[in-house]
Amino acid sequence: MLITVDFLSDSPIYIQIYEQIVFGIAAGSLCSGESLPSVRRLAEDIGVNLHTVNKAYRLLSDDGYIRLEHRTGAQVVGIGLSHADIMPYLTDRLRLLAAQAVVLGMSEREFANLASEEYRKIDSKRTAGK
Amino acid sequence: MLITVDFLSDSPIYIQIYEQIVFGIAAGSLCSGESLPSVRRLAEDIGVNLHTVNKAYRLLSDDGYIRLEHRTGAQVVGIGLSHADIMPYLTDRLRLLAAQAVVLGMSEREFANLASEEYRKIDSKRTAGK
DNA sequence: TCGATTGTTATATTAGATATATAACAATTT
DNA sequence: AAATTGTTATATATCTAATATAACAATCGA
Repeated sequence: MLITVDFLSDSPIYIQIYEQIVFGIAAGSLCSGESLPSVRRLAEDIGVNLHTVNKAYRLLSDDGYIRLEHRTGAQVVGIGLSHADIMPYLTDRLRLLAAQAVVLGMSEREFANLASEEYRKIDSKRTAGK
Repeated sequence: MLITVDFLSDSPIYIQIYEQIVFGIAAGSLCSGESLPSVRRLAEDIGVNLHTVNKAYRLLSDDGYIRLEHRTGAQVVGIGLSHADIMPYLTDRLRLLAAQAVVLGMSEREFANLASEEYRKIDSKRTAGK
């Protein structure tokens, strides 16, 4: 899976890497058990420091998206197999977006539909076997 | 409306202020046209620097939640009256949450219901006239 | 008109986060 | 044993977050 970084972006590089890998797993570009590049390899590929990739991997590991082991490297945990409890975080972030939607003038239905739509866009990629 | 800050939180103080005011508007604690405390007043009330509040207010203004004027101060714009285009941001953030929901093993329905639920929790407060 | 209050801008300082650079360590597979 | 992996340790530079003072600029009200 191709990973790219925008050095001019407001969001930190390790966050960009983190999010792209989450998207990769959700979209089926990264399958359960699949190995990610080593921190050194990915760092060189995208032109950043080893520690920046390491920080992203550690965060992914803390959130249950990947497992980290010596020599074996980083491996994707897979859909529905994580034991990390990120629901509180997800709910909290969704709460802010809901508030913003309210202020924006969106209806409950419109907001739920937007959520469904974004879910389906990602999920259909995996279902298609990409 | 009471605003509090957690100095030990990971999220910056100006973001905490920003989010609480967005929630306040969405929940009806802050009504259209209502005045917010001056930057100096709020800064003193919650024990932070004037510039920290100012940063929050400027961000709220950029995102269309409030209007800033000399002497008059900061005034709430109100539901559905903003001209700022924050939909791209909202969609982008919702996309990440959708991806995380997919990896978590949630169904499309479950994710949409969670979105609806969070929307309703906030919206019902305003509807109740709080 | 004058004065007070408002947001705004400017400058400086401190602390923390982000990212880099090197180096070494520790675990594990081959 | 050797190589590859994540991990830890230092050090450095840059940027953000937050504070502290001070002054400026707009505007409302007396």
